[in-house]
Amino acid sequence: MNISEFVNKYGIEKKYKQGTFLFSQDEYCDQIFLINSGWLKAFYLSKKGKEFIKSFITKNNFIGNLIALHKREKTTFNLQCLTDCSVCILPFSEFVKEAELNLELSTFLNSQLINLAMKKERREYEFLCLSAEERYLSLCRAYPEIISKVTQNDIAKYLGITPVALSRIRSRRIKNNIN
Amino acid sequence: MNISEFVNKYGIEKKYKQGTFLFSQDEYCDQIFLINSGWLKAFYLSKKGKEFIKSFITKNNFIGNLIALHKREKTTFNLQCLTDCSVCILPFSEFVKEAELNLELSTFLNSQLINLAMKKERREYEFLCLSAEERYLSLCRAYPEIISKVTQNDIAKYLGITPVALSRIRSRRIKNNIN
DNA sequence: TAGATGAATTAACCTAGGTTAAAAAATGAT
DNA sequence: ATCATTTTTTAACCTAGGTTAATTCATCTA
Repeated sequence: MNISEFVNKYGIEKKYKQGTFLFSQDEYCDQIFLINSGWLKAFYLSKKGKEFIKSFITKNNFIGNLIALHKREKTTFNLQCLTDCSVCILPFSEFVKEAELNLELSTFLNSQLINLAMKKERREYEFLCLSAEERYLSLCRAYPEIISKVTQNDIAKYLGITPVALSRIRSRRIKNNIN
Repeated sequence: MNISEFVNKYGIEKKYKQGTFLFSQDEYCDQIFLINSGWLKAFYLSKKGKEFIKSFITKNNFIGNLIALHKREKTTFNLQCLTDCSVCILPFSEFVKEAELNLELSTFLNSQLINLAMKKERREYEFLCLSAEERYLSLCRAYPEIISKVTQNDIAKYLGITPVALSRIRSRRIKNNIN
């Protein structure tokens, strides 16, 4: 069995309206979502209600909460539609079961996990080594679609700063003609 | 073939003195290192010579540069012994080749990658949502051995702050009796 | 034990970014 | 086009952490 056969066998297509939560913090969720169209955000919510955006997700990407999936714990973040979305829902436990019996599926899982780990290492690098302004520039260069699709509010929450701080960074750059 | 058979077949034991680099930024390195004993640090070096510590590595952990391994590019960070170390060196390309033929090895690789991804997500969470002081406390709780083994200098560089700032955080806490 | 080297602390000063609130601009719905 | 709502900008003030340099403390070696 390969991944498209798995998707055909187990996948359930579903459409969600903008604003809908695919899952919320502290729920159990054994599902992986393969995005067909639309944009979503994954975000942590602090006890004081402050939002911190972990990632933006779009077409052809998988998303699920690793800890919830792997350790059968509650999810640590929220997944919400920024636009209307079309999604394919897959059962993770079935996937793991199949992957443990099937080399092709297992190899596919490996490639996805390597990509995930590399993405997260890149983000670690940016938080560790770059200033907020440098992180903003890096995002502009690497993912210009995100900058155009997503509100500045949400971009700030992704960069780890306030919307006010991002606005200041932008106006500083415009003033100095370095865009 | 399982992982210990692979290690027996391909692994090369090697000892390194404190201070030795297992690899340096901008070299090619196709090897994974399985640490038998000792402590190491993985760190980025900026153009201005500033050091940013990505992680501390110890006994029974694997370490290698994912991008260098997976995309055959130059390494993005340095790996240096903090103490004398005993290490088992493994060839990554052989490992991937075997894992693509062997379900047990592939499943093992999956489990390692899931752990790596979860670790990196946790670090992303801490940079995104926590203050420097909270990150320090979290490290004290989660890895007290690191706090005792590693200089404050290096702990600061791991937390993403200067040694001066870490010293201030500590003295603030001692003054307020909140240790 | 003395001297030397490296690690940690402290102080003074500076800057990026946080907070709050108000104003301006953009977007949407009627 | 108009009003309401949301997003972005601006301003004033505050705090955490950066920078530099001097001082104290610890560790190591001869």
